[in-house]
Amino acid sequence: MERVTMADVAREAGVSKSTVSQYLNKRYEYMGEKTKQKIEEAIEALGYQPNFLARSLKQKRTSLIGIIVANITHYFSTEVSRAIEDFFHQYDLQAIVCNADDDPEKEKKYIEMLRAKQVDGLIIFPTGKNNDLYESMVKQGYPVVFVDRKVENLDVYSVITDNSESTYQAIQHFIKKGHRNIAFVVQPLTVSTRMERLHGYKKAVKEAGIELNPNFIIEANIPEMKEKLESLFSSEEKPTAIFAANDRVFIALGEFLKEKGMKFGEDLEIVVFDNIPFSQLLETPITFIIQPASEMGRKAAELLYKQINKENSDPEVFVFPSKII
Amino acid sequence: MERVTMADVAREAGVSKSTVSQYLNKRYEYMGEKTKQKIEEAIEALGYQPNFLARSLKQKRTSLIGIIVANITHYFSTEVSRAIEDFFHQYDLQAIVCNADDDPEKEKKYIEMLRAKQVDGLIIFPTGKNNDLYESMVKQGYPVVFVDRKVENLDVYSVITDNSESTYQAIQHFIKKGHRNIAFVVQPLTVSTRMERLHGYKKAVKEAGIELNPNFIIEANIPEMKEKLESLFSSEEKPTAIFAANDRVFIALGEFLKEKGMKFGEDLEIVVFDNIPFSQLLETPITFIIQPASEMGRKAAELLYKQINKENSDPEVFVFPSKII
DNA sequence: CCGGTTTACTAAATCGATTTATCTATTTGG
DNA sequence: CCAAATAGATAAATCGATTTAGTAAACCGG
Repeated sequence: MERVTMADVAREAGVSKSTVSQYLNKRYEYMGEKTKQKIEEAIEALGYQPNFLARSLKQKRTSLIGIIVANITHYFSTEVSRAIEDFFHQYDLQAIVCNADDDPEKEKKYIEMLRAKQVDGLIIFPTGKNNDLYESMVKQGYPVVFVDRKVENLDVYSVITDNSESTYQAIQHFIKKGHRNIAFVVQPLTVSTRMERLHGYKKAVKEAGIELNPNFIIEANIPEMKEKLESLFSSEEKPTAIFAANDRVFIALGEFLKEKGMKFGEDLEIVVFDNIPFSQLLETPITFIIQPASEMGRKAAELLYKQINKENSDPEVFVFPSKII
Repeated sequence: MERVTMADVAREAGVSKSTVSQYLNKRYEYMGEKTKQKIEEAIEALGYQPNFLARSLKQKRTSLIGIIVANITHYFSTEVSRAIEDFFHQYDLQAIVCNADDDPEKEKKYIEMLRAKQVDGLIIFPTGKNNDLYESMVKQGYPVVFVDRKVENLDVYSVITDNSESTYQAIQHFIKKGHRNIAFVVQPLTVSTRMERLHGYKKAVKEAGIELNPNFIIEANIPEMKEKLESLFSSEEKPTAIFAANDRVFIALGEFLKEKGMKFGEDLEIVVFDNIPFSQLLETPITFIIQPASEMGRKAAELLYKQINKENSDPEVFVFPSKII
């Protein structure tokens, strides 16, 4: 467990620490050829590995950025995270991914922890319940980008999709195909994305002159979802099409239908907001509203990178369109 | 961007830095009630946030552990990573996930980078091509655990599955059902897992007295896989069952069959080594060999945690059984 | 009331780098 | 030939905490 430090290298090479540091930072401006050589040899001989902690402490940069996802079991989050990592890799910045589990307390804890670890910036899928904290970060000029969900009343960089619009189009498409009984299944309406999707649904239904049947809007947590679906399907008017507000809802729905012996596409048409992996393997046609996760991740990373490098511009909100397939 | 340091708090509270430090570390042994109060107030007033870097530099612990996965697009890796994160969360340790992309060079770079950042330990899905590096870490007593793949000739903590045995059983099962033409599709045989799975396949085939047809063993990278499958299916003897050596192979296979208009289960029976998400949604029965990813992750985390806390015991290899469903 | 404990707190060294100001030796130019 | 410029290297301060050794005051028994 022999720690080799810069001082050891300096001693071995017969020069000062400062010179070794210059060498490591490739400031060769005024450096003798022989000195370089000696240092190189000393490093080799001792197997020296620099300590980034010490360097970061002095430089006030850690080359780490933090990603706080609202829910890591959501496939969209992992796609975005991967794109972010890819982007930062070229600049030798590493990403730390933390999972807030849709819990504002956890989110707060992670934000504080990552800032204490001096990460250079944060990309957050906000739970939306820590506005004070978000605000204080922004005020302090700390680099932050928000993804997926809007933050109310705060002027920040955000990268989101046109939830309302694409839901509207998908529902409109269903209506054109003749569906009148379209159900909307969603987790609790606590975040902007879900509310916007519902808004798009309502708009399409109203415009088509269909009366909005409140029983067709199912709002429940994943564990209670099957139960609610049960009562929907045992009621008078049964839906002929269903909108699943995200991939987790879709899985619950899939399990439910399987138990009932129903099939997608045949007994019921389905739209899912979200891509799912392996979707190309499913045999029945399902409509997916796909968010451009990679592009969104890259954009978020880019925005953060600019802030870290103090290339200041005014915060903007980037809205990406989704594709319906 | 006002950085508040411990010195500021000390000044504000009218005590010394040392006392503030004691307070933060909850060493109240000899501390006056009024002093505590004053410090508490000062922290509140200034909005002080401790700097972990400085602390880590002194303590030589960062409360970070690194996970280097061979391939992050492999679903198994993410499941294991999540289990590891969960385990460490209770001890306030964070995990950094890095993707080596099956590239030994990248793997080396990441190992060096993470060690320079002074992470407290490493969990590695080894590419198997950096044995010297692995060895030097182990010799230095640095905490490491290897997952998924064996490391040759090195006495280390490892957590793996019984690749050969479970493949053997799955193939045997197929043979019992009457299949004689069973193909084995795999990515290049560069790592232990793939070789062991092939070994299990060969063993089952031989024991059943079936002549081993080398054309039935397809070894190719994902992009070339379809081409190879093409030639397999245009040859004389067509397989009636296929073993896909992991999830990525399965996707390639699925796409190929879809293009050809064939269906799993009906035209061809399939076993996949690996779980895939949403597998419960697939309508046709496919056999999966499922590795207990969560248990494996937890075990690996536990082994690393023990090493970090110097609870030394001799390195062991833990082999987990897979389930066939 | 004196020496020894205990209590409460602090000064200063330390971790391992970076960085600035400084110093010496050598060139250069007028 | 001497002052100024330049090349090459270094001493020392610094980053923001932890930790050790130490000090001062209060306490305490005989």
